[in-house]
Amino acid sequence: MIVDGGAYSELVNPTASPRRDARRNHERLLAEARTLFSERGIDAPLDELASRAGVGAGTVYRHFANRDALIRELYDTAVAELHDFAPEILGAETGWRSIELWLERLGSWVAESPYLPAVMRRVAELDPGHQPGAEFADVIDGIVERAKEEGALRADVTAVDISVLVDMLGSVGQYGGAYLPYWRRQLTVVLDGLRARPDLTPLPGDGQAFGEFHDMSHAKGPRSAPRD
Amino acid sequence: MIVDGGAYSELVNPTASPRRDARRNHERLLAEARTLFSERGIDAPLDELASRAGVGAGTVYRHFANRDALIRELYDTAVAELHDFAPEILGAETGWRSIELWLERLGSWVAESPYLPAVMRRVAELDPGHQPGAEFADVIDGIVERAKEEGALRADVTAVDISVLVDMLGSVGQYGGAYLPYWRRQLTVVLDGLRARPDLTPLPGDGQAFGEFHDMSHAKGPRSAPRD
DNA sequence: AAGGAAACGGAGTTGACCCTCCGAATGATA
DNA sequence: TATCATTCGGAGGGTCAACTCCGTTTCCTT
Repeated sequence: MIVDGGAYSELVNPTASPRRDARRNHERLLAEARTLFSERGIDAPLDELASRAGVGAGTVYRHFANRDALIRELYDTAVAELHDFAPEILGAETGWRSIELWLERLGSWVAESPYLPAVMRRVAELDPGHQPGAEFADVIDGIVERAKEEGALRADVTAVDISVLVDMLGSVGQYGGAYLPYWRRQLTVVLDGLRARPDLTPLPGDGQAFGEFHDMSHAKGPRSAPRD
Repeated sequence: MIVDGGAYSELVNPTASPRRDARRNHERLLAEARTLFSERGIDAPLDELASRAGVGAGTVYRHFANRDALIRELYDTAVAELHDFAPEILGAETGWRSIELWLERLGSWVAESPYLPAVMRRVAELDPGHQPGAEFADVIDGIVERAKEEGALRADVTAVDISVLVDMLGSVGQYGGAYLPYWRRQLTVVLDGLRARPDLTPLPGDGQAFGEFHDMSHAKGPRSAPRD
């Protein structure tokens, strides 16, 4: 999915479509940024990004004004990718199946994109007002409600709990890919723990509102690396 | 718990006990390093560590030859802390209770020490042979076995699954503390998913051996930051 | 309390990386 | 194919943080 690349077109060519080599390099840079940032963190040297993409350093900065602009574009394309999951998840036959799909699809998406959590945090630092993911709050809320009405999902979980579980499951991606083939075991444990049953331990506390979850998933953390 | 500080004593004073101000500064530096690294990642400027600890830059390097030495010492004290959990966990009345305590105690320990995962990865990069945590493999194996024999723990989970779940639960610590009061909700879900029941979904795949888990939890990842 | 060893502080040196600049190359247009 | 705007490459200037060095201070010993 392509997201306009507003920053790009404004930086390079305010009017028409860019030259073919420019478009090719732009895509290459984004792709290499994802693997580089996954391997070495979002503060990896951009000179290395240039050499991995097979371009000069100047080309990196023609396409992205600076590191933050690059990170912002990675964020925007990620949010766009998120939309691609909607049809399958919302089209599931039952609410419970939607929950399963939500955890599986988003969990593996995060796990396979280890740069994402750091990117989200950095963007939130850069402009805290920017919260394009807020629209998903209603979606997950609806799914949770439906699954509870079916009597399949335990009544005491909230949409925020589900979202936190996605992040937790996705956190295996931080471990360099070695465990990627196995994390669905933990997913299964979680799903079994989410089913409505007569003898479940009540969840402690009251859960949280979705806005607080956004603040959490985008909070400053140790992966934000050295910066003010 | 104090762990000798071998690196320290060799660097500063090979024979006798160090001066009082030196000991005080050493402790201060370690303490400030934990909070600094939690807030800004393990590559935060050491000059800032110096000013936070109220010492000069030179003092940092007298106590720790370089950043890697500091990270190694943080690792060693963490492993030592881990031993403190053993009595309570092993002394539990049932194997199942040990499982509960293991997940709760280690989970909150990781969650409250957000610098830890990055430190583990960095140390594994520095010297891959150093695996002091290996001794814990037998401990968790024994607990899992006991809880299964009681019929309380589902039969298809392994000690590795439990360890991965600890890391997952602890990953909320990456989110800057905002969610720390709530993560026990997810712990409860996980525990409910771990109980032996007649109708559980079988866990997919075969699980892993413990050595592979060490490699995973210490694998290079995006938090390792820019370095070779 | 005096002497000496140990530790401290912080200015200065070095190296790495961000980003700019401009002559060279490439793709679009006619 | 010729022209020209657009994009590229990579050397180099500037900044920031790691680490060193040595005159000064603090602590320990007697």
